[in-house]
Amino acid sequence: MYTCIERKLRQSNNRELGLPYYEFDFTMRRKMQSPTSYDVAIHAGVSQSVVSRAFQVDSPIAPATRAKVLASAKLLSYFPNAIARSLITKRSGLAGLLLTESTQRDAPDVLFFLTRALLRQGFQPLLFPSELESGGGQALAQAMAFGVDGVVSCVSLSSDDLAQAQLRERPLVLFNREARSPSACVVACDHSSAARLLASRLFAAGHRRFAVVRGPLDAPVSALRVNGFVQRLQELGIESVVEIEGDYHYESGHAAALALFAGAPLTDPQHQPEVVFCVNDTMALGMLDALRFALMLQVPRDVSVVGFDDIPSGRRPAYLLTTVSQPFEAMAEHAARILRTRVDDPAAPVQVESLSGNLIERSSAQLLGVRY
Amino acid sequence: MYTCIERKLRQSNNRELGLPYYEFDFTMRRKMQSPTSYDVAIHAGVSQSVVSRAFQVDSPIAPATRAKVLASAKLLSYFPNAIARSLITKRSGLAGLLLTESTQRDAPDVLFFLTRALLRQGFQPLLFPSELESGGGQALAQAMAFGVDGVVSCVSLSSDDLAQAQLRERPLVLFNREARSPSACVVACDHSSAARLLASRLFAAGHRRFAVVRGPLDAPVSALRVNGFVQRLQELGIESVVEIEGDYHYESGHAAALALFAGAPLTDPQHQPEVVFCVNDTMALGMLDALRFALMLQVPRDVSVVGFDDIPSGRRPAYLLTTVSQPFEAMAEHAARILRTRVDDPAAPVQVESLSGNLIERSSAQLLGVRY
DNA sequence: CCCTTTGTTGAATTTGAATTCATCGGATAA
DNA sequence: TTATCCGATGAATTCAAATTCAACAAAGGG
Repeated sequence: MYTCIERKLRQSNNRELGLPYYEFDFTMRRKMQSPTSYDVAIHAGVSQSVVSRAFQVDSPIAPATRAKVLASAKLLSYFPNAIARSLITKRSGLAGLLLTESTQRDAPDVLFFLTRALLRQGFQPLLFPSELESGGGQALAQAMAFGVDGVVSCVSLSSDDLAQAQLRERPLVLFNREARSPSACVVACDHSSAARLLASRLFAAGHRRFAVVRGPLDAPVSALRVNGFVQRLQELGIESVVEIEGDYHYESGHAAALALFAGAPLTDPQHQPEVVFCVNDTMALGMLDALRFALMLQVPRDVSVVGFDDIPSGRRPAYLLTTVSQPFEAMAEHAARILRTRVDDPAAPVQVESLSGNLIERSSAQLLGVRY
Repeated sequence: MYTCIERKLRQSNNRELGLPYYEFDFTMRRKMQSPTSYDVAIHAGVSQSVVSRAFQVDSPIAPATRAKVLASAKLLSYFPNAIARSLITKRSGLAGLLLTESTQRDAPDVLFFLTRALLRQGFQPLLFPSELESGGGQALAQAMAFGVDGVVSCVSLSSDDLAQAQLRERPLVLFNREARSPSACVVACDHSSAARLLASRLFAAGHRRFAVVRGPLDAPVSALRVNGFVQRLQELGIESVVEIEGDYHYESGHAAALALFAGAPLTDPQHQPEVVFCVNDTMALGMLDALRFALMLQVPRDVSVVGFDDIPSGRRPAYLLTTVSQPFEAMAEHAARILRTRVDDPAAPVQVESLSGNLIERSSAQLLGVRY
């Protein structure tokens, strides 16, 4: 009996330089490192297998034995080692969360809701921020090496990267990014439709001269919003829309305002835009401040400004920005649920969810059809 | 020769239901699961030990052998399994990051800078958000079970919790929280001194009637700021300071303004505060908006408002809030560096760093000594 | 020419928990 | 009373990589 444990004893002896194990008290041992299931087994007078079983539901173990083991475990402040467990179960309980720095800075809510949703689905979120949008492949490989059960990516991934994940049978959900592969699950806001709605409403309100402050040219989300907006306007008969490239930051919204209006402020109003659509709120706030405090224009009397994202600052009396809110909380819940489903059943069907954005009407834009 | 590998071969045979291993091609194997060091060993014609050595610096291996192994590894898209590695090395490369929801929501920069700093120190950040400030102990135990190398906590921890961490030899750094144990490393902003400085400057500018909008009574950070502010004023001869309790949110700042000024607006100015110190910026913004848009007061002509934190919205022309900025970036770098030091050398001395906040003078407060 | 030294390599062992399989004991049925 | 069956238990094995230690080769010195 206890052959296995005796082996352990000998090992411990070696480790402790010749101290007979039975004289070795647990307080001392605990000081050096975490107790193992073997320690608990010895203390409870059972085998290691039983300790393992005591910590799982639906395992063949007598209730009395389980109670005894759990008591010993508590006494020794034992906690099953998740690393050792996941080595054999192939489940780590970890979910990789791929992020760009800009997601983190500009939309902290995304991270907040995603971590909460993942946690609720029983995943511990492991962060892989990459400085650039292009660092996704590297981050994904890293995540795989850490043995994550699945990945939620807020970073664009190449189809090669997606193939890698599939090869390793690691479910992956793209969050607000384009699928470059038919086998990828996606949860996204329908940027294009929301931008189209915005265009329709602004047109209906009587506006005819439009400008757009877009994001970097390689940013897919910016492209979706701009294209939806511009295409809808074209359908409505507006052939030219001024486009200015920004970088998503406050300063570039400010600069865009100067570029649009500083040339001849109010002298040639027929050639100035009546509406500026900034593809994110941060730039819209820069735009508003520049219009009001640098160019001394009245918003929305002289010019209307609309944004996208519904960041908290835009809600405040100082701005009251008309914008589109992305349903991040619902999107996060969807993403986490899809991940859980596919982790539990890798054969589950690929899901692509598109949630529509909500138009938030505040007072930075004339939307009522009445001008002047 | 290759006894060990032959054993593996037999295992694989069993796994693959009788297929002779040498007929088994790697493409197929990869499809099923990640390749292991044994697979690479066979492909490169070496033993598993050599594969292991090829992936480490300073290990006895001939350069030619390493090149050969690395080539095979690349071909099979092999990546060492971090879980198996950490089981034996007792190093996971993971750092636990304990957060409250309020930290995440109100100061997303903290998370941003901390993750970046940890990453730079070679830690992958594993998130443990707890809903409440009191959930720290549970989160810490979880982190231990996941085998983190160390922990940075933005959550208050009891001395029992700290003792647990120490027992397990897991270094822990408290971020902006009080040390409940002399053995705990701490990196914090010196809230008290910054608040004292603020009080001094406001007094010097001629202000004599002060109000404070504090956080919840059990919030240690709020207490530090309020006490520093009030104590300094008492030293200067101001015996009574109106205190209102808030909950750190925008709305409670708004409500506090109404409570302070709505009673008899401008009718009895001698009993209205000249300065309101909100212990965080979010409430200060609520205060400002209420004063300007609900109570129609001029800031800073009628009343000065100061905050604490220097959140981005406060910097914008619409607010220009005078406040104290916490050096989160530097604090995060310090915390990560301390963690790295102590993980590498558990005997390293306990470090307690207190970084001073910076007074940011903008135009929401009269600080120049000239009134009216 | 032999012995030592240095640098590589591989077999076996280690890590901690889960799992497989054989076994044991008690209970029920024949 | 004996055969059978069932739940509970323990020994051994497993996971994937790191590490220990012994063996070996080539090179250098005596």
